[in-house]
Amino acid sequence: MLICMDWNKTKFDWNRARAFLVTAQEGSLSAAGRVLNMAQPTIGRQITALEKELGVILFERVGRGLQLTPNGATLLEFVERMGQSANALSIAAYGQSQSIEGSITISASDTYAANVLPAIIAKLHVQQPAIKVEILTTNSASNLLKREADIAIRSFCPTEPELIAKKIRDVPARLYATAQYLSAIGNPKTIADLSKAEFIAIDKHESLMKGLNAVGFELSADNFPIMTENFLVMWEMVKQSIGIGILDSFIAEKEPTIVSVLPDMPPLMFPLWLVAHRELNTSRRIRVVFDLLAKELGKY
Amino acid sequence: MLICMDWNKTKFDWNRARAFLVTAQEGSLSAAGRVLNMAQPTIGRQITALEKELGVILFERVGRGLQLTPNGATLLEFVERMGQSANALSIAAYGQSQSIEGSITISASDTYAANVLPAIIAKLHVQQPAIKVEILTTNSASNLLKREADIAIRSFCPTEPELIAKKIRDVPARLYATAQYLSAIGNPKTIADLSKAEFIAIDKHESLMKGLNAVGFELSADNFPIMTENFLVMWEMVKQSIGIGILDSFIAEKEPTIVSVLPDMPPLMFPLWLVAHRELNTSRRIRVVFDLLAKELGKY
DNA sequence: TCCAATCCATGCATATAAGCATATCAACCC
DNA sequence: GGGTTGATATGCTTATATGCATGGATTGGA
Repeated sequence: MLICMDWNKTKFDWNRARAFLVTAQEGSLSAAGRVLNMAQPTIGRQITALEKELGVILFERVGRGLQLTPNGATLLEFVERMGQSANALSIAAYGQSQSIEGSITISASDTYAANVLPAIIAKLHVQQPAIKVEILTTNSASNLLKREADIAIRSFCPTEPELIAKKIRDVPARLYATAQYLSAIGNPKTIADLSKAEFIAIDKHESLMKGLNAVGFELSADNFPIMTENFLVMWEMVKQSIGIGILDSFIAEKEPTIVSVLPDMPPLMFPLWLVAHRELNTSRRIRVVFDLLAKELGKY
Repeated sequence: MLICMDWNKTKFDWNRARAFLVTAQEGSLSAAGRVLNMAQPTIGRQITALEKELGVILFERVGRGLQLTPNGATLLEFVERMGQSANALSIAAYGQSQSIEGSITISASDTYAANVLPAIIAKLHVQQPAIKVEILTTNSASNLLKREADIAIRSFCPTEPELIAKKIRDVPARLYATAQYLSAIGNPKTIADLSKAEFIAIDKHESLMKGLNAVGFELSADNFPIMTENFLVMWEMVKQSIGIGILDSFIAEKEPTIVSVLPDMPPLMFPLWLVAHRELNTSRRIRVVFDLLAKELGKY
């Protein structure tokens, strides 16, 4: 750094200075404790420690209350200036957090990013042109705690207690394939007819197989010769008549060349969660986008 | 208070602001940690906490180092101002602690205050006319920790680890009475001759009796019909031929009307301690007085 | 291209500071 | 004068934050 400051001077405990300031302005340790939401002994000990740290007696302990020493009165002017700057900082930070301007990052799966978000973002851009939106398409759950994103669209509720999650609704998903592929495997009418069919897996951990078996299928790893983590890739394979894929119904049914497999079977339901970190409660910008997403995602 | 401040704004953790300042100026958490003598994770957590507290992202975590966000750059100006005030405060406090001007309070027993200190204080006043001295005569040991005094003259070493004590020397004390009183009890020549004599006790706890019995006396409570905590009162009683008193030799022998009882007996030795709190190490004023007291008290 | 250096994040053990309850004291009021 | 209120100081327990050690990641250079 070019600017060389005398750090030795700045190393004292700033919270103790704060305790000094509030105590001097309020007139007693107890009052300062009430203001700062801290116990009175804590304030007293902080001031004693500050006196030791500076080598200066700040207060004269006289009976009921405290009284500033001349030295303390002189030093009080400096902590008052610190307090003014702290105040200005806090106000500025609040203004920033409440400002609607700025950018926001939304994390979503590739299908949602490609098929659902564009319409919503378009609406947002009309309502709030000052907000710049960034879309983060991650197959793995993006880490909100690391602030890789501000808001995430997920199919599960996060476990981290520091995150705020809102369940939008349950989304129906079905199995889809081309009519060509279905005729090639004999136009299956029942679950049993699909025991030899080939499915496109969309994750590594066989969760699709387990999910289907849970509703009556009898599939093994042999039924999943192809795997991808990308829904768009999976969907392209389905369109190429390579196999059967699973997809949210309202997305799949935009595709005229694809038909539902076993359309009479009840759809599988997947929850849809909207997740944000706690900054949601302080940032007006994030709150606006969050609310719009919740409203629009609930429509489909 | 007349001045009503918006305290909600000032309540955020000032040490976190300090971490923010140093990190921004040094360019990395590690460098800031080295400057503040703290571990790098501590700085990182403090800044993360500050970001949560303010609802504003201050740094963009980018690879090796951090980079200020626009919001962070704006807020940095405020913490820089806080830092400047903190710096000024620290410099001013150092100047105050090193200033020779001001008052100092010395605690001593009444005999020392009356017989020893005046000459020393006179010398101090010549050397350091800017120092105002206050003498606190306490029978009980005054509490330095409560800053009732800055320096204390005591006959024992304090147990509190927060105090600094220096042993000056061992002071001889003897038994004294008027020639009139001694002749009235038969001019005692041996310890045994004093078994019926009357002594003026100077404390409540019979420590004088125990001390004398430890060197060969055989006294009981009956030998101590009069008690006072004040040495000057005791000495006046001795001068009034009421009984025998014990006193530091160099003080007692200024009094021509008083003679030593059993002058051939070796004197009782009491240690003389000079005690100060740790501010001794930071305050030039206290150091000056302490050193002068140590030097002068060692002369007698 | 690989190695070394540097920096940030995380888990765990520990030291530090905070809170609670209490004792003590001074001032005010009845 | 005694009781009451509100103040500070202290001991003890618990919560908090810090430090250390480690892992992961990126940059710069050989």
